[in-house]
Amino acid sequence: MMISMKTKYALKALAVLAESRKRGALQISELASSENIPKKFLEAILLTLRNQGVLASKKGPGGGYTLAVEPAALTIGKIVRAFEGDLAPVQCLGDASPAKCAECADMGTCGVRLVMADVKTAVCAVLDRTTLADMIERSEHERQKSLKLLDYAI
Amino acid sequence: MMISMKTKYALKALAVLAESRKRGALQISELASSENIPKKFLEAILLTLRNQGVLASKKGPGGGYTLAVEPAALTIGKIVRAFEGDLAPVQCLGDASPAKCAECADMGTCGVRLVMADVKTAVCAVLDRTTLADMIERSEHERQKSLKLLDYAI
DNA sequence: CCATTTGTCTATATTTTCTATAGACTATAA
DNA sequence: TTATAGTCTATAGAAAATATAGACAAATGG
Repeated sequence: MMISMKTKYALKALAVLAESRKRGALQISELASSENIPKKFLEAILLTLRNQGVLASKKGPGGGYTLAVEPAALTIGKIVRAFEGDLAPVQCLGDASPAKCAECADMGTCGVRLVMADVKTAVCAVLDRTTLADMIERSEHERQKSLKLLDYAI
Repeated sequence: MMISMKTKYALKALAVLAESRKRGALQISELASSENIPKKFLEAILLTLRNQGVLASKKGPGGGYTLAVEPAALTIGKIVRAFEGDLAPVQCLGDASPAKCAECADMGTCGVRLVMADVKTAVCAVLDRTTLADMIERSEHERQKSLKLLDYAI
């Protein structure tokens, strides 16, 4: 039930892009080194996000990537789905056809499917109500908290 | 974000064991053929469940597996964790040490971690409030519904 | 005790997925 | 026209999931 490195790297890169979007485009290599992501790997990740309409890119000197949507309008669900597919815990809850588990005799009455449908609903609820802006805000909030703690210590 | 075949097979086998527990032990081969599970693979799965205290086994003629706990006292969460580990979407939310993602600079303020903590909470909530008995009941409920539909059709 | 049945355990094969890299190609700016 | 930076296809390498083989141990009934 883990998310892949691709998803994790994507979220981290998008957070950086969101925070620096006033300052114009960021290049793959800048993002890669600032977040410790293998450059060639990140390349493929950013390309996926671009093809999903999440990022815009510009080639040549001074080029790079910029967010194509407002951080407050971009859900974490959209990003995660770009790499993990529909968030189905079992095949028979997916959008793809045939959306059926090969080994299952009767999808309609399968108990596993019924329970996992609840899991999928719960996961989607969290990811679809949380935006990139929310994620960044929460991260910033934690940073402030730890700074305050440091103040008190001194 | 899919569950493994092991988990799926385990849930199916446990449902059969729960429903036939008045009639005594079931053998691996019976379970394997009734649920279309490779016998040797199921063997390993049942062994895991036995070591978790979920199943009891008996060797020799007339032997086999029986549930060691009441279906209403056995949560789906316990079963899923036996095969998927703690349900952490990212390493840094796991119980294992070091519970830290190798590539992450600051776990305390990581936005990905904060969001995924919500996901983990949501998944655990569903799986820990649902028991094997619930799962079977819901499955039975669906069966009744489809029987009624058949009645109306005739 | 013997023979048969059934679970236990260790090792390994097979397949698939994830992670990462290589290198040729295209567009842009100065 | 040269250097820069993204695009695209292919593939290598590592890890995990799925599945199987075979020797072993315990129980049962005669």
